[in-house]
This record gives sequence, structure tokens and C-alpha cells, in this order.
Amino acid sequence: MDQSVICPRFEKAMGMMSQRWTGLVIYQLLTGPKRFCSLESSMGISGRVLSERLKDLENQGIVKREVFPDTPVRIEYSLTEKGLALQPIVKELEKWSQTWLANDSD
Amino acid sequence: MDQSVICPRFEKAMGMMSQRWTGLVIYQLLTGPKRFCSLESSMGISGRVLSERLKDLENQGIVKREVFPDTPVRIEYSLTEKGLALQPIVKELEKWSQTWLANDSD
DNA sequence: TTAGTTAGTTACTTTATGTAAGTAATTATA
DNA sequence: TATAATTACTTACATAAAGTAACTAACTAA
Repeated sequence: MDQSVICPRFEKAMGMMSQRWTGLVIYQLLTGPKRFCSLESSMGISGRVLSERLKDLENQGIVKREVFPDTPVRIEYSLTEKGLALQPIVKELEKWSQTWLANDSD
Repeated sequence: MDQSVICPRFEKAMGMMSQRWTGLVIYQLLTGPKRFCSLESSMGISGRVLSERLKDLENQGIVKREVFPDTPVRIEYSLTEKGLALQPIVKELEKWSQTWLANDSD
């Protein structure tokens, strides 16, 4: 019927945010740099997928990975400028959820 | 390590928007009511999954399904007030994509 | 020496999505 | 009066994504 006339940039952004866990990873990083194990345990994602997501987000320039040669080595993930710019989206979703969703069960 | 201290309402909203296609369905419906076959062809989703998503969104009170007893019968999907309230999220993502993504290849 | 931590990876299972064909009700065409 | 076409789906089966659990490597602490 119609051909896809959706803006490819928007479609790409939506595709990224529609991947499971991506939004929550960004949400966590909005509160500051986090370590792998901290992200893993605070949101219940499996290490396998977290590793995959962080790599993708790093490749897209949304997340920055920094190695601190402490002993033991410490690795921190944080948002780049591009990643921080996603904040309004997260904030709007937060507002929506407070307004339209009940806090229990459903 | 940490226990999940993420607001359950926010987590639910994020879970919904993180499902593949959900965001694009809402985006399409923001431009007005649409029929099944129109959604299907305009965004390249399979009928199998579109049917599943529309049912979920209807159950969550985000989408309204209306049957018009024309001949042949016409079925229209549109956003409820709750669904329309998602517009700011979509608009912010649209803005982000225009600012931070290239329009070709990558 | 044994156990524990961090940042992952690997192999395997389960779930989600895609593909293609089918259905039921109706209309249009030869 | 068949035959094909359309809409709004559903069903069966195949492939892709995510979950689970065990493992690795480098190091620390007891």
C-alpha cells in the first residue's frame, strides 16, 4: 500500500530505543558513571546482553567506556554528549508513567 | 549488588516502549486513525506482530479499536487520551534524531 | 591455599519475531 | 457463475534475540 515514508534518522533512533534494555541503561547512566556489575545488578539484565548493549551504544557514540588502572582495574561507563541529549526523552517518559500508570499490579 | 530501585511505573512504561514496533505504531497513529493494512504496509511490520501489538496497546488503554459497519467492514485504530499523551516522547526522540544522527548510511 | 571480586565470554535453552500460507466475509471482473 | 481481489486477521513453522548458568583471567583478602 504505502511505501515507508518514515524519516530514516527517526526510524533508526526508534529502532535503537526499541531494543530491550537500551532505555534503562541510558536511564541508569543519566545519574552518573556506572560500572558493569552495578548496571547488571541494579536492573536485572543478564551480563551477556548488557555486554552487547554497551558495545552497541559505544559504537554509536552514546556511551563512553573508560578504564582506570586501579588495582583491581575499574571500568566505568558514562554518557557522551550525544547520550546526555537523550535525557528529555527519558524525562518525558517518566512524566507520562507518573500520570498514566497505576503504581501497583496492572 | 544494588536491589532494583527503579520506579515500577517507569519501568513498565520503558518496557512497553522497548518492545519492537510499539513506538512506530504510536508514531503512525499520532497522525490520525489508521487501518490494519495501512499500518502493516507503511512500516514493514508483519501482520502477526502488528496484531499482537495492537491487542496489547488496546488492553493498556493506549489504542482504541473501532468497527465501522460499512461494506466491507472497516476497522480503525486510533490513540486514546492516554496514547496521545505519549506525543512529547515521540517528539523529543524526533528532535534528538535530527540533531545527532546522520541522514545516510551509518 | 582457598575463596571472592570484576569484567566479561561461551554454550545452550527459551522467547520473540519473521515468513508464508490460510480463513472468512465481502466485492469486482470475465 | 466462476475466478480473482481485498481486508483483517490467524496458524504453523523457521530464524533471531534474549535468558541461564558455567567458565575465564587477573587480581585481592583471609
